[in-house]
Amino acid sequence: MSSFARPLFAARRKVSFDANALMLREGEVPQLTYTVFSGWAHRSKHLSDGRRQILSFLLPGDLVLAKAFAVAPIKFSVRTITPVSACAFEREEMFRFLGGSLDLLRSCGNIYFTELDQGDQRILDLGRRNAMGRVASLLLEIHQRLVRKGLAADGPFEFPLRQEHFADALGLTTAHVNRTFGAMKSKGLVKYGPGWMEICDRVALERLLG
Amino acid sequence: MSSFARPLFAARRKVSFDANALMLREGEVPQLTYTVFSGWAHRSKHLSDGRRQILSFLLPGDLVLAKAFAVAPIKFSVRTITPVSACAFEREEMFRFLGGSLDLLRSCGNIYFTELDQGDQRILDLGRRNAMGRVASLLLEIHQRLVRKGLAADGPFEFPLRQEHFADALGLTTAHVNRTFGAMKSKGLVKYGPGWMEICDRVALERLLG
DNA sequence: CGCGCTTTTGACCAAAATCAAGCACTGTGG
DNA sequence: CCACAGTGCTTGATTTTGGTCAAAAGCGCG
Repeated sequence: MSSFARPLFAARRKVSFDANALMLREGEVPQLTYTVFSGWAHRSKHLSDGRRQILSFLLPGDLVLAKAFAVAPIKFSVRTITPVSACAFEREEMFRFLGGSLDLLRSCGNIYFTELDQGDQRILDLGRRNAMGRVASLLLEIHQRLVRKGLAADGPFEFPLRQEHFADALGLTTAHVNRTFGAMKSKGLVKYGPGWMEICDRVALERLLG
Repeated sequence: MSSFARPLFAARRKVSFDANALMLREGEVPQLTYTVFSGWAHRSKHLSDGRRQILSFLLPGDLVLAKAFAVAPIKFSVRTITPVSACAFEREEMFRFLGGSLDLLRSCGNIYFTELDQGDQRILDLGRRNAMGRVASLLLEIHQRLVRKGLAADGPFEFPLRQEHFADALGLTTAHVNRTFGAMKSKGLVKYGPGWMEICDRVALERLLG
């Protein structure tokens, strides 16, 4: 992924967003797409009654691009969680790059598969796991992604997601997410506080996933 | 999509599968991928206790390819529902084709977005809709896809999915899917029988989606 | 200190799961 | 032709999980 993104970063525009800012709006055709340099964001859909479903989280270094690299209007929004600094790309230019290199194409294919797998995982979680399994699954996924980026290891790590984000991503209410986290904390599976999280018993968490 | 697939069909191998046959197995690296000519199939994940989650349905004319065009082991299975005849592609050859044409690349990008949207829709359904909303959403999605392929119009259409498929795709039990379909039938929203389905009140179904 | 945001807790309720049985259709063999 | 086995559909009684609504407690910050 980085071999794919790095050469393109150089000459592109850098953009900053506040926390809780809208990066891409549902129904628009994005002319620019972004790569997140630093900060967290999420991709979500909305129901007419105001409820929302978070589809995926974007961590520092992730490509918004692949999600929003569309010719047609996109069917989701992207909103920052923390302040975000990002790198803007122009779509058509991107296409030319891709066509020009088989390696680049292959990297792009890999990104595509990672995203597909993440979506599939969430569908499995939502369809066939109870609250604790869902929370464990999402927590482990995010932790693993952070580890791969060097943003977490064993021990506590920076974690700006609120329980409300878990609720909106996992199809639960904040009340129930709270009860679930409470149970996990009291069993010694995790520790957390405002802005941080620690996975204390990875094995037990994985056992929750069957 | 057809402009993308048609030129490749010509010289490729045609393969047949029985109903309920495994086309691709979770954990394998597919050397060949397929396009469904005729018949229905689904893509699914499994839990260790034997429960399954259907991730998506493949209708006649759909590309399994895009889902399974992977270098790494795939994390899902593909299984036929009805007998399927399909067209086999070799992966590396496919890559060369893609790199050779910007239009092809663009088509491939479109397929990617369609799939992403379908997955997102399912996540929204599972996370934020009740049983009736989920059933309505899946039913409308499949009907619309069939219409686009010329396999359905207004009135009854061929529909080989069993209620068990709905249950496994929507995170419900067959008992509850049955109650839900029963309620929809008695309200005059749909009619159905073995092997067919009819959408009687599309507007009311859409209203269920908020 | 007091305000806003998040987390925590509690009492009560509803949707869907579970478990279990019975029904209807289809194909098959006697 | 009919018994019957298999498959999928339908239904009921009961339990579970998570939702709803509401209030309180904790914390960072101007």
